[in-house]
Amino acid sequence: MGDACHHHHDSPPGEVEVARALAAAGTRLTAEGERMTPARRRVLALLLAAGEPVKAYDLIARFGEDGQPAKPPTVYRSLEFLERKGLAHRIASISAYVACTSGGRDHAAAFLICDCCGATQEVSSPVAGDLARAAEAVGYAIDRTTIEAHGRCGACR
Amino acid sequence: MGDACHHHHDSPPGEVEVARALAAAGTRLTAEGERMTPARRRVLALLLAAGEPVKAYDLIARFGEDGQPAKPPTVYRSLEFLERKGLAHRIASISAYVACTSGGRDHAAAFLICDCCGATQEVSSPVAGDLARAAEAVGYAIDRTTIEAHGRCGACR
DNA sequence: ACTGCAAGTGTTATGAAATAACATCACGGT
DNA sequence: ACCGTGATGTTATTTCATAACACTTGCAGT
Repeated sequence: MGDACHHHHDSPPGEVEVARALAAAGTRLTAEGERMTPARRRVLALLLAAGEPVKAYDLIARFGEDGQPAKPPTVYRSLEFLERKGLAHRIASISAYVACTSGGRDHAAAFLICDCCGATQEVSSPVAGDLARAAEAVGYAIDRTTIEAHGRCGACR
Repeated sequence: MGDACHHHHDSPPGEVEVARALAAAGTRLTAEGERMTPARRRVLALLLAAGEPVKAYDLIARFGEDGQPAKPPTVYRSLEFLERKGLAHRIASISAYVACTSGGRDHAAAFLICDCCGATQEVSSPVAGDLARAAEAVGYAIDRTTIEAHGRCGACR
């Protein structure tokens, strides 16, 4: 998030959408034999409500409904779980985390990140397949790919 | 670098190659009106000699020829410069830095990273163009893209 | 129901990565 | 020689992430 900017940007999802997404996630996890525990639900709720990438220590600070922060491992463990389950992504280039917006499981995601306002957009990876094929040619077997494109969003341009 | 592995892996470049690459970098920088200072040269030399991604604090520890470590800002500033000039890359997903092996300036790089032995291979990005075009369609103007594919290299498979 | 394991949490502490802020130095242009 | 810019030196701090260990909880097997 370079210089400040003062454009109009999308508003985050409302409580209803968050609740819906949360319920859907819970259902799916249960179906997979995983547990949607309070800590995990809370972290996912914060990510969903933010609608943009959030720093881990912001999640930690906002964790308690009453303003009590969580201990770091609580949040990091939940993040790791959510990421493993495809419900959230880590954006390494800015050390932040975001709820997955491409409902699909197991997708290779790519992110467009605005360096001006910090907004990000998740796009279904246009290229992970090509890359995996190119890698194969050099002897690599690819598990997972992170694609992070930095630039400026429509509003900030 | 997950579990240890005991395969054969490529050896790092020898002193001659390092010296050559260093000289070439110096020449190019001078031509561009930039200065190849001792700190920058030293950091680049360490990256070249390693031939694989190196953590910033390893560079800091190895900085002095005599074993004296550098102060963090010394190394971070050099890294930032080298990256800006296309001589090195930061690999965000593992918080490490590597010398650029695709001599070309200003290229969009992609990395294949072995989670077993830590080796990486830089490949000319097969896809940055596609991605930039896809981004354009959503209103984003892309400056710079990081693509990091994790998996296992030929030797570790 | 008892038992025993695996997964999840709580807690304390520490490690690792990166930057802020400010003083000082080196170099090129005029 | 003077001055401005870019590079360094130095101290301290902030930010990000994990190690280690004790304790709990849900549940499968008997």
